[in-house]
Amino acid sequence: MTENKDNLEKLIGLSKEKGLKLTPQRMVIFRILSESKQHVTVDQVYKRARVEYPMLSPATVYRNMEQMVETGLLTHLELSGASMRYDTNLDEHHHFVCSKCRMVTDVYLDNIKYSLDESRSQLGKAQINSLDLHLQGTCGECL
Amino acid sequence: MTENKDNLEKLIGLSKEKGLKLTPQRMVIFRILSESKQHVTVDQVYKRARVEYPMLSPATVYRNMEQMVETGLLTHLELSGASMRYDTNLDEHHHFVCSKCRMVTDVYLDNIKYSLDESRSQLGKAQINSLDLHLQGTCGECL
DNA sequence: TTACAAACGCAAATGATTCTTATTTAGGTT
DNA sequence: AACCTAAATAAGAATCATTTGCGTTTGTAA
Ligand SMILES: [Mn+2]
Ligand SMILES: [Mn+2]
Ligand SMILES: [Zn+2]
Ligand SMILES: [Zn+2]
Repeated sequence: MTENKDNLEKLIGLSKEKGLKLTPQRMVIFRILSESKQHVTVDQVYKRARVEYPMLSPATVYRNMEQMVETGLLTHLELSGASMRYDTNLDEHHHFVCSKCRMVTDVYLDNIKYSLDESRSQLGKAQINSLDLHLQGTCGECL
Repeated sequence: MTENKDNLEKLIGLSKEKGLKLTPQRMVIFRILSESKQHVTVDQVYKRARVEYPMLSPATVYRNMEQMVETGLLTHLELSGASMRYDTNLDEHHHFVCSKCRMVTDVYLDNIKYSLDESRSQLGKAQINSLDLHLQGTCGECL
């Protein structure tokens, strides 16, 4: 997949811009992220990473992924109850979670802007920083 | 407040219907809920309850509140990261959370139905059981 | 090189919630 | 009034994801 390689290049480039050091641990995490499907957990990344880098610490993965969120390389979705998921899809979108298999599906919602308008008018002077629609149910597979 | 008393009566009545035993612990929890503002945490209820019932166990509060959700006396909102909030407002609505003071504000969104339609068409045969809009930002007070 | 902040590994701490187990009790039934 | 049993409880251990403290290592840039 040349696509993955591009992804990896992008991560490396961006992190360089942000002044992050290119440590081997970070490289492994970057590579795994660029090869992974979206919505991975820290634990998933950690388990794959330790195969090629056995002395890697989970804390390092936690620290790095959260840092990537801060620097805008990733998004994190805090799903109710379950562990944090990290999203490489930076486009504005929302999520459906299957309560059986826990699979996360992207949803693109144009009409959500009307709900944002409604919210604004009801919340008065409050400042809205984020808006996330959480859909939950049973996916096609699990039905 | 006769309103609180009505609330309490309602809780007692409903729980009787559902076959829940009227233990003193449950009564204290009911009363506190009927006197509290919306969106309380288990810990808030526990701390207030132990004043009049010092031997109360936190697990009992957890058990009771979650059971009340199951029997439809309460709703719980799983806010990202923070601890679970319990809502006595059973009307369909959504929530704004201030990231400074953690205050939770109700929002009523008519237009959200259009997002539900969009979601349905994108998710195909999946069955959607719940839809929650999480708004986050800074409240008027904190600004 | 030297220097210093950034990054790490490890292990302990945290915090919310759940589970376990022995004991008590509410509320219906003789 | 004594009795029965499923439901409920207290207390504390366990869980699980995540965070933090700290002593050590390592990039990077002068
Ligand atoms: Mn996504
Ligand atoms: Mn509410
Ligand atoms: Zn599923
Ligand atoms: Zn606030």
